[in-house]
Amino acid sequence: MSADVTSRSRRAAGGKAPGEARKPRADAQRNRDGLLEAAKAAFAEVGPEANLDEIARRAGVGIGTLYRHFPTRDAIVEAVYRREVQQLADAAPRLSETLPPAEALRAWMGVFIDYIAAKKVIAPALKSLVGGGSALYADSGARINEAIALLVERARASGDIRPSADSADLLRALIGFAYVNSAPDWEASARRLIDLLIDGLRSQQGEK
Amino acid sequence: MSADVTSRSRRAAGGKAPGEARKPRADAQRNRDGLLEAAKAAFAEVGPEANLDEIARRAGVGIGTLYRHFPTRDAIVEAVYRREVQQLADAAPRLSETLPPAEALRAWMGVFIDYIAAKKVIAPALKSLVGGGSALYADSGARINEAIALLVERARASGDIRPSADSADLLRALIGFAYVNSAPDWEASARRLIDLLIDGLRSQQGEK
DNA sequence: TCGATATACGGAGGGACCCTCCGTTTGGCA
DNA sequence: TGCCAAACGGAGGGTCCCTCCGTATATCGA
Repeated sequence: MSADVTSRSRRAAGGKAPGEARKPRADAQRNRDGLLEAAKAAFAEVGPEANLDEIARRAGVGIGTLYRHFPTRDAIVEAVYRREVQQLADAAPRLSETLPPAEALRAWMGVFIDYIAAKKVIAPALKSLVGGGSALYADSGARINEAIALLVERARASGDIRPSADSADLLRALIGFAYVNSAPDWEASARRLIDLLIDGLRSQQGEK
Repeated sequence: MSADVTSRSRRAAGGKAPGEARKPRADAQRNRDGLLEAAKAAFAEVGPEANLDEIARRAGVGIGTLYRHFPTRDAIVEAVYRREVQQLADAAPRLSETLPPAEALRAWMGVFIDYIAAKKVIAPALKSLVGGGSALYADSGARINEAIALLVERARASGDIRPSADSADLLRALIGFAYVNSAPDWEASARRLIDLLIDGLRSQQGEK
C-alpha cells in the first residue's frame, strides 16, 4: 500500500492530533515522485528485479531515501503499477456497456494481455495478487478482482456462460498466460487460449 | 544438458581418442550423485532458488565442485528434474491407450498438475521449456512437447476436439496454471481450468 | 607395486545486490 | 530568525553468486 501519508490535515509540524496523518514535507514529496519515475523506467527496462541502488541513483537520491519511502521491493513495484492496474479495472465497466456480456469478458481479457505485453514486466508482481502473498497488493488485487467479477457476473446472469463460471479461476488463468511470455508468439497464444476458455464457458458440457 | 561425460570408452587416462569422451573418475561420479541428491532435497524445500553454497555443503563437497559439475543454476535444476520430466512424458502414451482421446488429454493435464503440486518447485524452471530460454532445457522440453502433441493429435484425429487445437498453446496454459500456485486452492482451480479448456476444445464454436 | 599425470577437489576472495542504521541537513512553523 | 521534527545520504555488514588456482588423488602403463 505504498505507505502513503498524504492527508488533508492542517496541523502544524509540532502539533499532535491522534489518528490524523500529517502533510509530507515538500522535499519528501518531490523525492517520492522522482523515485517512482525512475522505478517505472527501470522496471520497463529490466523487469521488477531491477537494481534498487540504481533506481535511487537515477532519481538522484540516496538508497536510504528509497527505503524510507518504500520499505520493500514489493512496495515500490506496487506503487508503480497501482495507477495502471486502476486503468485496467476501469476498462471493465466500459466494455460491459458496449458489448454483449461474454464478448465483454473476452475483450477485457484481451486488454489484460495487451497491458502485460506493453509493460512487459509485472507477471511476477501479479502473482501476489492471487497468491495472497503480500498485503501490499490487497488493494490493487481487490480492484482487479472486482473488475473481472463484474464481467463474469453479467455474462452468467445473461446466460451467455455457464453458471459455474468462477472469476477467480479466470484471473488466475490470465496471470498464468501472461507469465509464460518469453516465447515470441506468446501474445497470440494467450489470445487463442482466452478464446478457448470463453468457448468452454459457453458450452454447457460441464453442467448438469 | 548437465555436462554429462559418461561414456563407454576404455581408453587409458593418458590416452587420446578424438571425439571420444572418457569415463569419469569414481570420485567425480560419487560427488555428482551426492550433489543431485542434495539439490533435489533443497529444491523441494525452498524451490529452485535454493542456496547453492548450502547444496554443496549438504553434499559434503566444495562449492567449486558444484560449479564444475553444473556450471549454471539451470544446469542443476534441469539435471534434477530430467528423470521426473521423463516420467511425465511417459504417462502420455499410457493414458492414450486406456482412455478416449479427449479424456486422455484431460487426464494427462491433470497428471501434470499433480506433478507440480507434489514437487512444488519447478514452475519457473518449466518456463524455459517454452521460452526457448536456455538450451539446457531443449531435451526435456522436446519430450514434454512430444507427449502432449501425441495426445492432441489423437484427439484431433478422432474428431473429439476441434482441428485447430494447438498442443503448444495447451502446454503454455498448463505451465501458466502451475505458476500461480501460491493460493491454497490453486490445484482445484487449475483442474477446473483444464476442464474448461477441454470443453472449449470440444465445442465447435471457434471453427467455421 | 610404483610413479606420472590428467582429472577432480576445495575454498578463499572479489563482485553484485540487499537493507539497516545513524549522523547530518533542511523545510516549515511560530 | 530560531527551532526541531522530518527527511536525507551513504557507509557498512550481510548474503549469495561465481571464478580461479593451488592441492590432492584416481587411474593407467610399466
